[in-house]
Amino acid sequence: MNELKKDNTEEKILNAAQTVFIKKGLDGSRMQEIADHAGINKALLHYYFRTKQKLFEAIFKKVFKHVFPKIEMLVLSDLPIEEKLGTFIEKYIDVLLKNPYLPAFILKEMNRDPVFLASVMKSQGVHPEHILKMFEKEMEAGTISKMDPRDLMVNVLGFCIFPFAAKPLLNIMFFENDKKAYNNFLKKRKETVKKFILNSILIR
Amino acid sequence: MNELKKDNTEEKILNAAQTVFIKKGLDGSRMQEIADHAGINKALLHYYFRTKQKLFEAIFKKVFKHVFPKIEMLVLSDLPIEEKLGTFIEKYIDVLLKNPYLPAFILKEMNRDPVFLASVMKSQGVHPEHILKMFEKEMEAGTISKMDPRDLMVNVLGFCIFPFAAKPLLNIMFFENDKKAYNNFLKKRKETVKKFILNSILIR
DNA sequence: GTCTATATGGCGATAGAC
DNA sequence: GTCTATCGCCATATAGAC
Repeated sequence: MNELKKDNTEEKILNAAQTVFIKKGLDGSRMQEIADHAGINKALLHYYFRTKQKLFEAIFKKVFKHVFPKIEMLVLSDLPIEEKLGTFIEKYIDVLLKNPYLPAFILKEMNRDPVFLASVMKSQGVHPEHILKMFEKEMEAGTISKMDPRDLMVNVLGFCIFPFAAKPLLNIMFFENDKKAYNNFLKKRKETVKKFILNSILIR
Repeated sequence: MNELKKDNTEEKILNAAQTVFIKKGLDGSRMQEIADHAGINKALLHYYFRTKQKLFEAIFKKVFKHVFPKIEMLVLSDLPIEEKLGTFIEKYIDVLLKNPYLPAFILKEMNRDPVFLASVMKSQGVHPEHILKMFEKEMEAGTISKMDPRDLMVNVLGFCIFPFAAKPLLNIMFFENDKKAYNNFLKKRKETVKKFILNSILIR
């Protein structure tokens, strides 16, 4: 019974903290607000996570894997590069559509503690080397144009992430603050990005 | 004498505030820290700007124009689209190279107050419509491939801004935290972005 | 495990002398 | 205009009852 309660409460706290932290960041969030969201009181937060910082780090870790998902399987598969990239872009934008505030959150908090950031990245099993090597092999094989593979990677990520990260600005600039229109735009992005990227690198 | 002093102090405050706010954001910054940077005391900050919020807004406005520079002249010129876009990308990345922390700062603070953001944008004389129309005309004329001009705009901005905004992350992922290597990468981006964008949209 | 009450410190803002 | 001193609040964190 106690354990069940514990699990329930911990989960409630994590969910509440995620909501609040993602919206307001570490500095902008109040323990009281998180407690309210979770339907408990402040003291319990400290009972479970000791400090605000530790609670925040738990959330950051929990959330980070969505922004840099594990794509080992896809990278190591023997699908043609066209499909690998296309699938990645599709799945990735799908994740962002479901979690549209993650990019802004991660970008916002990224600068706070580079050491912590590095540790999170390692623990998440992101292996950029594999991806870079994959691109290099394709370039050697002549299936895609030659370029710095890091540029290609940054380009793909930027295409996917930027429109979510800069949402408020772009929404005002290009959509007169019409949120529905902007969401439609984001949905269509899957196809747009695929086309744009593949058209410019595939050698046929 | 008094006026000279005033100007001097106000400038010192603005410079100090810019340094601190850009690094730590509104919530993360302390009036004390800004005062220290400016070589004055807290009380004087309030004498000049009354509240932290007002000081912050002054900085945000001051800084915003760098991130969305006035490009009317370029847009309205009769240069070929290839040169317009090429020049924009070059100049823009140059600005970001000189102010590498701006993208993260703007993205970080963008969500706080959408109304204020909108007012800043209007006051800065950014006219997205002109840019979109320019693209549309080029598409009709058959000089660039047909697509949603807003996608094209987001793509260009994302290519330029994202590598600066996500610097800490990308630096760890692809450059083993070697800052010099990353800065070289950013410098080369001017050419890379131009090539990538122009190659994929120009019809020859 | 969960609560109420409280300690503790920090920060924005102001008062008032010079 | 600039400073020192201080107010008043609010946020994190803890003590201690249940």
